[in-house]
Amino acid sequence: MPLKELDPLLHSQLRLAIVSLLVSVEEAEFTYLKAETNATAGNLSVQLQKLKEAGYIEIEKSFKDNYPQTMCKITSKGLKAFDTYVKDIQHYLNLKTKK
Amino acid sequence: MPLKELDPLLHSQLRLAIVSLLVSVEEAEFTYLKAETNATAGNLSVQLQKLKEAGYIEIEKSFKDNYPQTMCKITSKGLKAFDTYVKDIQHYLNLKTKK
DNA sequence: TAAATTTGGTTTATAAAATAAACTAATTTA
DNA sequence: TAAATTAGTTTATTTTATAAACCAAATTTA
Repeated sequence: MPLKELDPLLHSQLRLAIVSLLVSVEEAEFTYLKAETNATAGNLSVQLQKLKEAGYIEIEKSFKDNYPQTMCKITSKGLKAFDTYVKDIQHYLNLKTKK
Repeated sequence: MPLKELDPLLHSQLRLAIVSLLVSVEEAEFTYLKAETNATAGNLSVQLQKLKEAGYIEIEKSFKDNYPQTMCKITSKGLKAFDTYVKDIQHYLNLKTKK
Protein backbone atom coordinates (compact mmCIF):
# COMPACT_ATOMS: atom_id res chain seq x y z
CA MET A 1 0.00 0.00 0.00
CA PRO A 2 2.08 2.83 -1.29
CA LEU A 3 0.45 6.22 -1.32
CA LYS A 4 -1.16 7.03 2.00
CA GLU A 5 -3.07 10.19 2.81
CA LEU A 6 -0.75 12.96 3.83
CA ASP A 7 -1.64 14.71 7.07
CA PRO A 8 -3.25 17.89 5.75
CA LEU A 9 -2.09 19.82 8.78
CA LEU A 10 1.51 19.17 7.87
CA HIS A 11 1.12 19.19 4.10
CA SER A 12 1.26 22.96 3.99
CA GLN A 13 4.49 24.69 3.16
CA LEU A 14 4.44 27.09 6.07
CA ARG A 15 3.21 24.67 8.72
CA LEU A 16 5.71 22.09 7.55
CA ALA A 17 8.47 24.68 7.79
CA ILE A 18 7.37 25.66 11.29
CA VAL A 19 7.29 22.08 12.53
CA SER A 20 10.54 21.27 10.78
CA LEU A 21 12.22 24.12 12.61
CA LEU A 22 10.66 23.22 15.94
CA VAL A 23 11.79 19.63 15.63
CA SER A 24 15.37 20.86 15.46
CA VAL A 25 15.38 23.55 18.09
CA GLU A 26 12.67 22.34 20.46
CA GLU A 27 11.70 25.93 21.30
CA ALA A 28 11.50 29.04 19.20
CA GLU A 29 10.14 32.56 19.31
CA PHE A 30 7.51 33.88 16.96
CA THR A 31 10.00 36.36 15.57
CA TYR A 32 12.56 33.65 14.94
CA LEU A 33 10.04 31.53 13.06
CA LYS A 34 8.95 34.56 11.11
CA ALA A 35 12.50 35.35 10.06
CA GLU A 36 13.37 31.75 9.17
CA THR A 37 10.22 31.07 7.18
CA ASN A 38 9.87 34.47 5.52
CA ALA A 39 6.20 34.34 6.37
CA THR A 40 4.08 37.38 7.08
CA ALA A 41 3.15 37.82 10.71
CA GLY A 42 -0.52 37.29 9.95
CA ASN A 43 -0.01 34.08 8.12
CA LEU A 44 2.35 32.80 10.78
CA SER A 45 -0.10 33.66 13.52
CA VAL A 46 -2.90 31.76 11.81
CA GLN A 47 -0.82 28.68 11.10
CA LEU A 48 0.56 28.56 14.63
CA GLN A 49 -2.97 28.61 15.99
CA LYS A 50 -3.91 25.68 13.77
CA LEU A 51 -0.91 23.68 14.93
CA LYS A 52 -1.79 24.51 18.52
CA GLU A 53 -5.43 23.50 18.07
CA ALA A 54 -4.24 20.20 16.66
CA GLY A 55 -2.06 19.69 19.70
CA TYR A 56 1.07 19.63 17.59
CA ILE A 57 2.70 22.58 19.35
CA GLU A 58 2.45 24.50 22.60
CA ILE A 59 2.43 28.26 22.75
CA GLU A 60 3.48 30.26 25.77
CA LYS A 61 3.08 33.97 25.91
CA SER A 62 5.11 36.24 28.12
CA PHE A 63 6.98 39.51 27.99
CA LYS A 64 10.61 40.03 27.20
CA ASP A 65 12.21 43.46 27.31
CA ASN A 66 8.77 45.02 27.56
CA TYR A 67 7.55 43.37 24.38
CA PRO A 68 5.21 40.44 24.10
CA GLN A 69 6.96 37.20 23.39
CA THR A 70 5.37 34.13 21.87
CA MET A 71 7.30 30.94 22.48
CA CYS A 72 6.53 27.78 20.54
CA LYS A 73 7.60 24.25 21.10
CA ILE A 74 6.63 20.97 19.55
CA THR A 75 4.66 18.38 21.52
CA SER A 76 5.16 14.63 21.44
CA LYS A 77 1.99 14.41 19.39
CA GLY A 78 3.45 16.86 16.90
CA LEU A 79 6.67 14.95 16.78
CA LYS A 80 4.85 11.72 16.02
CA ALA A 81 2.75 13.37 13.36
CA PHE A 82 5.86 14.78 11.76
CA ASP A 83 7.60 11.40 11.73
CA THR A 84 4.56 9.81 10.17
CA TYR A 85 4.35 12.53 7.56
CA VAL A 86 8.01 12.08 6.69
CA LYS A 87 7.52 8.35 6.22
CA ASP A 88 4.38 8.81 4.18
CA ILE A 89 5.67 11.41 1.77
CA GLN A 90 8.78 9.41 1.04
CA HIS A 91 6.59 7.02 -0.92
CA TYR A 92 5.47 9.93 -3.05
CA LEU A 93 9.05 10.99 -3.58
CA ASN A 94 10.17 7.50 -4.57
CA LEU A 95 12.74 7.59 -1.82
CA LYS A 96 13.88 4.30 -0.42
CA THR A 97 16.01 5.89 2.26
CA LYS A 98 15.56 5.76 5.98
CA LYS A 99 15.62 8.77 8.21
CA MET B 1 19.85 28.54 2.67
CA PRO B 2 17.69 25.70 3.81
CA LEU B 3 13.97 26.12 3.24
CA LYS B 4 13.29 26.95 -0.37
CA GLU B 5 9.88 27.57 -1.86
CA LEU B 6 8.19 24.36 -2.81
CA ASP B 7 6.82 24.22 -6.34
CA PRO B 8 3.12 24.80 -5.71
CA LEU B 9 2.20 22.71 -8.70
CA LEU B 10 3.79 19.69 -7.15
CA HIS B 11 3.00 20.46 -3.54
CA SER B 12 -0.49 19.09 -3.84
CA GLN B 13 -1.25 15.60 -2.71
CA LEU B 14 -2.99 14.48 -5.84
CA ARG B 15 -0.67 16.14 -8.34
CA LEU B 16 2.33 14.82 -6.46
CA ALA B 17 0.84 11.34 -6.55
CA ILE B 18 0.17 11.61 -10.28
CA VAL B 19 3.69 12.75 -11.07
CA SER B 20 5.17 10.20 -8.71
CA LEU B 21 3.36 7.45 -10.58
CA LEU B 22 4.27 8.83 -13.98
CA VAL B 23 7.93 9.02 -13.04
CA SER B 24 7.89 5.29 -12.41
CA VAL B 25 5.84 4.05 -15.32
CA GLU B 26 6.53 6.67 -17.97
CA GLU B 27 3.02 6.29 -19.37
CA ALA B 28 -0.33 5.70 -17.75
CA GLU B 29 -4.02 5.77 -18.52
CA PHE B 30 -6.50 8.05 -16.84
CA THR B 31 -8.27 5.04 -15.38
CA TYR B 32 -5.04 3.64 -13.98
CA LEU B 33 -4.19 6.93 -12.31
CA LYS B 34 -7.70 7.16 -10.97
CA ALA B 35 -7.48 3.71 -9.43
CA GLU B 36 -4.02 4.23 -7.98
CA THR B 37 -4.71 7.61 -6.47
CA ASN B 38 -8.29 6.98 -5.33
CA ALA B 39 -9.17 10.35 -6.77
CA THR B 40 -12.55 11.21 -8.20
CA ALA B 41 -12.60 11.52 -11.97
CA GLY B 42 -13.41 15.20 -11.77
CA ASN B 43 -10.58 16.05 -9.46
CA LEU B 44 -8.17 13.95 -11.51
CA SER B 45 -9.26 15.63 -14.71
CA VAL B 46 -8.68 19.08 -13.26
CA GLN B 47 -5.26 18.28 -11.84
CA LEU B 48 -4.12 16.61 -15.06
CA GLN B 49 -5.04 19.74 -16.96
CA LYS B 50 -2.98 21.85 -14.59
CA LEU B 51 0.03 19.60 -14.98
CA LYS B 52 -0.41 19.73 -18.73
CA GLU B 53 -0.70 23.52 -18.78
CA ALA B 54 2.53 23.68 -16.79
CA GLY B 55 4.20 21.45 -19.36
CA TYR B 56 4.89 18.79 -16.74
CA ILE B 57 2.95 16.07 -18.56
CA GLU B 58 1.66 15.28 -22.02
CA ILE B 59 -1.84 14.03 -22.63
CA GLU B 60 -2.82 12.00 -25.67
CA LYS B 61 -6.41 11.14 -26.35
CA SER B 62 -7.47 8.24 -28.47
CA PHE B 63 -9.92 5.38 -28.47
CA LYS B 64 -9.36 1.92 -27.16
CA ASP B 65 -11.99 -0.80 -27.49
CA ASN B 66 -14.50 1.85 -28.52
CA TYR B 67 -13.97 3.88 -25.38
CA PRO B 68 -12.07 7.11 -25.06
CA GLN B 69 -8.63 6.69 -23.65
CA THR B 70 -6.53 9.39 -22.02
CA MET B 71 -2.84 8.59 -21.88
CA CYS B 72 -0.49 10.60 -19.73
CA LYS B 73 3.25 10.74 -19.66
CA ILE B 74 5.73 12.93 -17.90
CA THR B 75 7.86 15.40 -19.84
CA SER B 76 11.50 16.21 -19.23
CA LYS B 77 10.35 19.48 -17.73
CA GLY B 78 8.09 17.58 -15.37
CA LEU B 79 10.89 15.24 -14.46
CA LYS B 80 13.20 18.12 -13.64
CA ALA B 81 10.55 19.83 -11.59
CA PHE B 82 9.94 16.64 -9.67
CA ASP B 83 13.62 16.16 -8.94
CA THR B 84 13.89 19.72 -7.72
CA TYR B 85 10.82 19.31 -5.56
CA VAL B 86 12.26 16.15 -4.02
CA LYS B 87 15.52 17.90 -3.21
CA ASP B 88 13.75 20.93 -1.79
CA ILE B 89 11.32 19.14 0.46
CA GLN B 90 14.06 16.99 1.93
CA HIS B 91 15.27 20.06 3.78
CA TYR B 92 11.84 20.40 5.33
CA LEU B 93 11.88 16.76 6.32
CA ASN B 94 15.30 17.02 7.90
CA LEU B 95 16.53 14.24 5.65
CA LYS B 96 20.19 14.16 4.88
CA THR B 97 19.86 11.34 2.38
CA LYS B 98 20.46 11.40 -1.30
CA LYS B 99 18.05 10.05 -3.82
C1' DT C 1 -35.57 -2.26 -29.12
C1' DA C 2 -36.15 1.08 -25.75
C1' DA C 3 -34.74 2.11 -21.25
C1' DA C 4 -31.30 1.78 -17.84
C1' DT C 5 -26.56 1.38 -16.74
C1' DT C 6 -21.68 1.75 -17.36
C1' DT C 7 -17.46 3.81 -19.15
C1' DG C 8 -14.56 7.62 -19.51
C1' DG C 9 -14.31 11.52 -19.01
C1' DT C 10 -15.32 17.41 -18.63
C1' DT C 11 -17.41 21.46 -16.67
C1' DT C 12 -19.21 24.01 -13.05
C1' DA C 13 -20.12 24.95 -8.27
C1' DT C 14 -18.83 24.66 -3.47
C1' DA C 15 -15.88 24.13 0.44
C1' DA C 16 -11.59 24.72 2.42
C1' DA C 17 -7.17 26.68 2.70
C1' DA C 18 -3.57 29.99 2.27
C1' DT C 19 -2.43 34.53 2.19
C1' DA C 20 -2.61 39.45 2.55
C1' DA C 21 -4.43 43.52 4.32
C1' DA C 22 -6.07 45.94 8.05
C1' DC C 23 -6.06 46.55 12.74
C1' DT C 24 -4.58 46.57 17.95
C1' DA C 25 -1.71 47.82 21.62
C1' DA C 26 2.25 49.00 23.63
C1' DT C 27 7.08 50.96 23.01
C1' DT C 28 10.69 53.56 21.32
C1' DT C 29 12.70 57.30 18.78
C1' DA C 30 13.11 61.91 16.77
C1' DT D 1 4.26 64.47 21.24
C1' DA D 2 3.94 62.74 16.73
C1' DA D 3 5.83 59.23 13.95
C1' DA D 4 7.75 54.91 13.55
C1' DT D 5 8.70 50.24 15.32
C1' DT D 6 7.75 45.81 17.64
C1' DA D 7 4.92 41.99 18.15
C1' DG D 8 1.50 40.28 17.23
C1' DT D 9 -4.23 39.22 16.06
C1' DT D 10 -8.38 39.51 13.35
C1' DT D 11 -10.78 39.86 9.23
C1' DA D 12 -11.19 39.81 4.32
C1' DT D 13 -9.75 38.18 -0.09
C1' DT D 14 -7.75 35.14 -3.22
C1' DT D 15 -6.42 30.75 -4.46
C1' DT D 16 -6.87 25.83 -4.33
C1' DA D 17 -8.81 21.52 -3.86
C1' DT D 18 -12.67 18.86 -4.13
C1' DA D 19 -17.22 17.32 -5.13
C1' DA D 20 -21.32 17.41 -7.62
C1' DA D 21 -23.49 17.68 -11.84
C1' DC D 22 -23.30 16.87 -16.37
C1' DC D 23 -22.21 14.81 -21.24
C1' DA D 24 -21.61 11.49 -25.05
C1' DA D 25 -21.00 7.15 -26.48
C1' DA D 26 -21.19 2.21 -25.61
C1' DT D 27 -23.16 -1.63 -23.42
C1' DT D 28 -26.29 -4.29 -20.97
C1' DT D 29 -30.91 -5.63 -19.46
C1' DA D 30 -35.81 -6.28 -19.62
